[in-house]
Amino acid sequence: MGLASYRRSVSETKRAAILKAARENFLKGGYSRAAMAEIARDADVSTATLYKHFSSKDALFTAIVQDAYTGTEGSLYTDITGLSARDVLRNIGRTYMRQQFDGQMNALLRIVIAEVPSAPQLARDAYQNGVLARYDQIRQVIEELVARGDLKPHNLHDGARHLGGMVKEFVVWPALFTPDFQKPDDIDAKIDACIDAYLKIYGAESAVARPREKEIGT
Amino acid sequence: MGLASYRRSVSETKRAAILKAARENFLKGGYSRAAMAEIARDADVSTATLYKHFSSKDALFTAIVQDAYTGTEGSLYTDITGLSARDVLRNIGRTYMRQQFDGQMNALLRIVIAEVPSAPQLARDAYQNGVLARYDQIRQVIEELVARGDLKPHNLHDGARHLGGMVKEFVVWPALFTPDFQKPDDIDAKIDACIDAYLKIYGAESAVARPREKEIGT
Amino acid sequence: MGLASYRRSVSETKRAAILKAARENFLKGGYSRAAMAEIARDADVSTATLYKHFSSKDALFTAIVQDAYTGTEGSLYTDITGLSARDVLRNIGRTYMRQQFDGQMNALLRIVIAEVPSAPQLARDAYQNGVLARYDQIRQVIEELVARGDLKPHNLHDGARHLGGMVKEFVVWPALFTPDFQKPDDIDAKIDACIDAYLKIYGAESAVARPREKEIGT
Amino acid sequence: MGLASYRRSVSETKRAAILKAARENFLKGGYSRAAMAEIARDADVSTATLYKHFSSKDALFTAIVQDAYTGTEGSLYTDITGLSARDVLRNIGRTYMRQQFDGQMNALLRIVIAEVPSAPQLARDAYQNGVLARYDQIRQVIEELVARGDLKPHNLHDGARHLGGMVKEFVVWPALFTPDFQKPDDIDAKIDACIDAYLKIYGAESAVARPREKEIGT
DNA sequence: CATGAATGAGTATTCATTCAT
DNA sequence: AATGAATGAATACTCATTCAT
Repeated sequence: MGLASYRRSVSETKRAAILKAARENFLKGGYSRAAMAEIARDADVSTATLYKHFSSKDALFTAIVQDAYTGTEGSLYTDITGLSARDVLRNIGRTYMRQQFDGQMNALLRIVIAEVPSAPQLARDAYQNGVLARYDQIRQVIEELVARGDLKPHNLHDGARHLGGMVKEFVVWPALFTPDFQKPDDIDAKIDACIDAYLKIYGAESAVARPREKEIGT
Repeated sequence: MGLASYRRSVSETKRAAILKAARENFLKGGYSRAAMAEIARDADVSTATLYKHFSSKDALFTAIVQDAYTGTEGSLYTDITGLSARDVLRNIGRTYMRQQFDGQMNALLRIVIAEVPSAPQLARDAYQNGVLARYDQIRQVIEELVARGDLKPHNLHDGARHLGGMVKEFVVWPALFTPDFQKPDDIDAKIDACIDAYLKIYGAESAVARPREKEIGT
Repeated sequence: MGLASYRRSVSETKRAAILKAARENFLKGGYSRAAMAEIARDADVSTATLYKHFSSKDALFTAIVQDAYTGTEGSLYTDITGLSARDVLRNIGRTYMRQQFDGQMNALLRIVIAEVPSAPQLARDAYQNGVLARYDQIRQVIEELVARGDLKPHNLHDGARHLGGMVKEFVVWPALFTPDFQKPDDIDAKIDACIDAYLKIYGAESAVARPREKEIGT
Repeated sequence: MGLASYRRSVSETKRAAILKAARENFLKGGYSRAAMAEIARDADVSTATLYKHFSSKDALFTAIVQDAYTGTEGSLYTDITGLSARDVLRNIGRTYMRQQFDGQMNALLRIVIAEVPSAPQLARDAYQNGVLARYDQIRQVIEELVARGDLKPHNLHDGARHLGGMVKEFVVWPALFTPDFQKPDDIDAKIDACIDAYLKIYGAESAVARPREKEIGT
């Protein structure tokens, strides 16, 4: 049993090393340019060991993508107690941005998108578990804000997407087209403007009253 | 003269055939999986002829992408005379969708995004000429709507992106993750909801008054 | 007739242009790297015209090589009247060097040598007409010098090669291994030393007496 | 350990097979005409294995050339004790010829020369290590002969080249132009004549006295 | 269980030569 | 006679995957 568990831990260490090396290689040049031999070398294992852990390049890539959205990145869900609707949404925005930028999620996204024709199921999973799941987390928070009377009742699913769409336009969309895209300096202001816009649409009268016009204005 | 023009016409026929075959092949499996030999075969030319027309795989791909956004004949610009703000925006939305779906622009976008690490300039061009240029067309229309008093004065550039972001969330984003993504049945309603949201944010009081609450609400 | 001769002159102009362009291209990177299409372009003719004049790449190369040694480079033969043996040999040396360096003969030699396995006949011809023929010219001069009593009677053929071998060691041999080899500054002195050595071997007593020891010495 | 040494031995066997096959292929038609695929086939390995051992065609060719002049085990240096100057030089001549003819050095030389424009460094190395290094070995022997009083003091470097130049004229030069050049029957006599000539130039009086005139003469 | 050498099919690109106009 | 577009075979090099040790 001691031996077995030792072996298991060694094996898991190697698995982790492989995943790390693979991730780096895939991010560097996309799926096609990543070479199994180089991944093995970077992970300090033989190619045979690599194939023991992941039966094919495809399987390895899938594992990386799934790791990315089941990773410990945490949920977007936020406790709303004691916070204004605006501050709650700001918190969500901050967390979203962290998730997007810290783990090179944008770069990973590019590769998933690239592989849609050859790995449609993977993309579907990523969309479900990466995109829609996060919208659901936002929806939960919005639901509570509606219940508290901060937001008007509305189609919560679409509402979350309206907010998300606006934010993505500044955070995700340009990142998809730019290698090593960095957070712009004015990104917080841009996100605040999106939140203000969102509150204009869906905020209860009392909640909307507060922000000063100029924050959105010309 | 007869010879020269004959040759030119033959040459242009072949060029078109190559572009068509190349487009199909690139769309089928992305940049890496497209094989120059197969493109040549599909276009009924020899590989040498293919290379006479396009000096490299990269050049061929670039040509296709540039064709895609210069080929999008219609601008998003719309004459606002006699139309309500809502109708103007609806027109823009329809045109946008047509551009996005008719020419497999989404599929092409995937490949451009995929190639960001290895062809950043191409992506930059595509973003400038494909994304930002269209925003500018929208901005012009918005400007006129503001001048006419339909919309409140606001940061037009960001305003256009707020609208665009919301729409893309339903039209473009899921398409990136789905092979052969088709227009959903309720897409017009979704876009209308985005427009309503936009008018809530930026519409002048008189303009916002009109829409019925239920169009946005649950 | 006027027309015919006009045509002939046009044709010969083109032929010359082709030969020139071909020569440059072959010299640049050797036989394999020279491309018929580029030669045609450089000569301002179509590939078809190029093939009208020379039926194949091989034929073109052969023509160039033959041009090189039937070229107007002149013979090594020198009138000995009124000149000492040493001065006669010096003249020959000067001419030899001019031939070798002015026309990029060394570079051409490299290509001929390179193509020995695939064009042995060409190399044989070049050796006969380029190397041995020149030895024969030298032999004639030496014969006259022997007749005049300046040189001892000896195997004239081998004698000429002894002299030639020594000179080549400084002039040709390093040039074969060096791209764009230039005449070294001390080349005249080196050649004089070879001539002195030659006269030591084959000079009649009276002729050898003259040079001062130090010219050969340590 | 057993595994490692087994692998090493297998690997070295393959490496040797590759070198042999490559050598043959390069010698057959020069650098350009040798095809990596055919070399691999001749060596009974896959192209991939070929590339494991030699990272490029260039690297493979370089390895062959370097093998050629480091493989020439015997130096030209000869112990002079108890031998006349003439016999010492004869020994050197014999060794030189063996080196030149046994290993197809002449054929290899052709290819190196051919590749001067595209691989100048290789040619430079070959000249340094193949040509000049041997001259230096000869120079050492000559130095001892001078010290012993067999030869007059002279510029040893040039002296060695005078001798070498004369010999090459008969041994190397025609070989460059002739595929499968074989030692001519009278080659020993030719070399002896060169040595005699050399001793006429640089031999001390006592040493020169001995040879019979007819050996050089007509 | 781990290794890394070996595989062979696959890829972009080039080039001498031909032929319809 | 002259053109230049078209050909198709050839070539160096890569890579996911397997297997003998």
